[in-house]
Amino acid sequence: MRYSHKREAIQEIVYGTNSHPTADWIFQKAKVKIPNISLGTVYRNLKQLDDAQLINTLYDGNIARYDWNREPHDHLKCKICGDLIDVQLFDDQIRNTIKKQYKFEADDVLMTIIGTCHKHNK
Amino acid sequence: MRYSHKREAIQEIVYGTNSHPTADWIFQKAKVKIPNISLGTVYRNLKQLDDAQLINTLYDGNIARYDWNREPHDHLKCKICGDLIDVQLFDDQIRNTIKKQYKFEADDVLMTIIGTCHKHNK
DNA sequence: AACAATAATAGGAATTATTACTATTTATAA
DNA sequence: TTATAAATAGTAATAATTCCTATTATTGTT
Repeated sequence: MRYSHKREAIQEIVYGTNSHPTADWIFQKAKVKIPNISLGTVYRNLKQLDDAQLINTLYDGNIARYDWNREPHDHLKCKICGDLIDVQLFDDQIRNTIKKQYKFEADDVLMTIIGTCHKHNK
Repeated sequence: MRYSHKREAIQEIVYGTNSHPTADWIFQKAKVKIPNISLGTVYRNLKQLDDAQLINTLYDGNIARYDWNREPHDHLKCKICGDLIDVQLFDDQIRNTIKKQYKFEADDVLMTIIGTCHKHNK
């Protein structure tokens, strides 16, 4: 993978937020620094960064979001505001036990708790 | 919700498979019985059935799939063939413990293990 | 520094999944 | 049986994403 100024900028944007941004959000941020960047470039580079294990892709409903955090972790998803919050529900040992529980060569355990976050407390 | 012949047929199709079908798969099956059914009708009725808690909607990557099984359960997702297999990773007590673990009013725990299913054993 | 090879890019077209719109049809309550 | 409103077909619109192609940029080699 050859160096590219734009890919570097895209990576910095993903690494600079905990909000699990979408491709379009990243595109809007990138345009501030690099006005002539195109959305296709954002998608292509996000895919390359994912392939190179530099970022993670996660699917929230039917939209892709991107995460710099490649440590095994889980998410709380607020159904009111849509926020996605990082949490560590299980330690590695429990994760590995889960992986061995089925006749299935497991790579990854994805867990999301759906609910309502503290911002919407009555 | 008024009775509709087409909604009944759509529900029967979802209830007749464990394959977590997509809207288009359901549409193809429905056309065999009801040749003039439209894809919009399939989507509208799937949404109504979900609202009425008669089926469940789950997101697999960025595509919606539908499931008759409304019991809390988890999925194994095969990255080779895309199959989604129902499993029970946790009992209700563990699910409830997870729900109470965070300052978050939890409705549901979604868990998917990504990996390779037995069909692709060497 | 200049050159060649080829990866990366912009800009737009194409694709896929899904939702919205509207005139017509159908279920059903009175 | 008729009136009302929900449901529908068919199609247009939208949203997210991928694909295509001529041009540009990076980088290893001179």
